[in-house]
Amino acid sequence: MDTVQTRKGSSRQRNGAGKSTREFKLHAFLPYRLNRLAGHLSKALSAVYQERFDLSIPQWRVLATLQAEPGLTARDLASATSLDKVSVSRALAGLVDRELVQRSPHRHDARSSILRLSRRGTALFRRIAPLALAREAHWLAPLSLRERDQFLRLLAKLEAGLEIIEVPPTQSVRGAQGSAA
Amino acid sequence: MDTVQTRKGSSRQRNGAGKSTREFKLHAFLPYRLNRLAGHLSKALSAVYQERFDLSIPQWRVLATLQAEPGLTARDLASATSLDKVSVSRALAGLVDRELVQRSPHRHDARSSILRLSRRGTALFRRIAPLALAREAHWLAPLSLRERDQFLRLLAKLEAGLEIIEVPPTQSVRGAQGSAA
DNA sequence: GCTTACTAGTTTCATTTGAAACTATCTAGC
DNA sequence: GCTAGATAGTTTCAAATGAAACTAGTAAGC
Repeated sequence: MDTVQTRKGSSRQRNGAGKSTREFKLHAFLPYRLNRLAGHLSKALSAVYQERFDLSIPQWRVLATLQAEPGLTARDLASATSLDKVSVSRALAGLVDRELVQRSPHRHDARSSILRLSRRGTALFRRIAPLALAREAHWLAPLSLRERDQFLRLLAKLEAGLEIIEVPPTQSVRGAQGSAA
Repeated sequence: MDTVQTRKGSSRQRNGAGKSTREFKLHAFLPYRLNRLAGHLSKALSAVYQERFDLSIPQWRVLATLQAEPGLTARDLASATSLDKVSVSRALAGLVDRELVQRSPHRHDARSSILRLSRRGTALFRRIAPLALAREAHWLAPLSLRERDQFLRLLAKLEAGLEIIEVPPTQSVRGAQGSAA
């Protein structure tokens, strides 16, 4: 665990018991870098969603998920979108209000609803998706095709390590991960 | 493997001018993935900072930055930490209050202060940094050393493309980027 | 030296967020 | 079928956030 140390510089400080804090640089610290990068991307994207389509990011995630997998419940959506159930509830409230999403009763459970995009919701999604993909392509542009593959592969490895696991939750996947709570 | 589909209909949609929206999958969408990954990391880290040291993430960033570059002003800190000036102001308020950071008057500008870690601040930082680095190492563990280098290199390329640019702002770098405002 | 425009940092306010409480329903044990 | 505990989804509340207003000081033109 401590073996890793990408230490390059020779200057280091002693630290308690012989464990040397390599010169700590925030700008080289992975969580910081990822956070900043992710922040930039979502800020840019959410500007598009918001200004042009009046959707929040949670709403966008719900829309995209329902588009790919119609008939989910709110609970399914929470796990599929990595949002907590409160955010899903709120996102849905807005979407249903604008008639982009339809609720229909769940056959076996009166607490839940089955959710689908309405025709309008689908149409809206079809307008947004190409823009989102274009942005993504734009951000990936600095990388060659090979590099892109590499990057995405490595990203997947990191995700796997965190047990985020790329599981497009296929309906039945139940108590897999304790959601955001 | 095959596209997970509850309902099998037309498997592909045309879209406007022959550009076919590839089946959009949120879980394959870069901004989503990065966001989720970054979210996990900062959540885990901030738990450590918060519970064990009573520091927010902005405070941690400020601490780390001042440790590496004593004598910055609040403005410098904002650009070095990718925080907006409000966050920096608040973070500093807390740190100064707890006497982890010292303010001293700026020689040429009475509006600013020169900021440094106090002895206590430095001591605190030295306790946290190894934990933060250990966590980072832990997260990177799924990658081989080579893969790590690759990943970080590719990350840097993406950052460069966004004009985030890895500039550990060396004191003098002034109007480089217009801060968050 | 005054007036005008600008910048550093703080405060205010409205929005976003998520944890905890709550309501309604479901399931299991009896 | 009735109770006890779990779960789906909503509401409530308090904390975090950031934009805009504000305060205090600087810089430049005259």
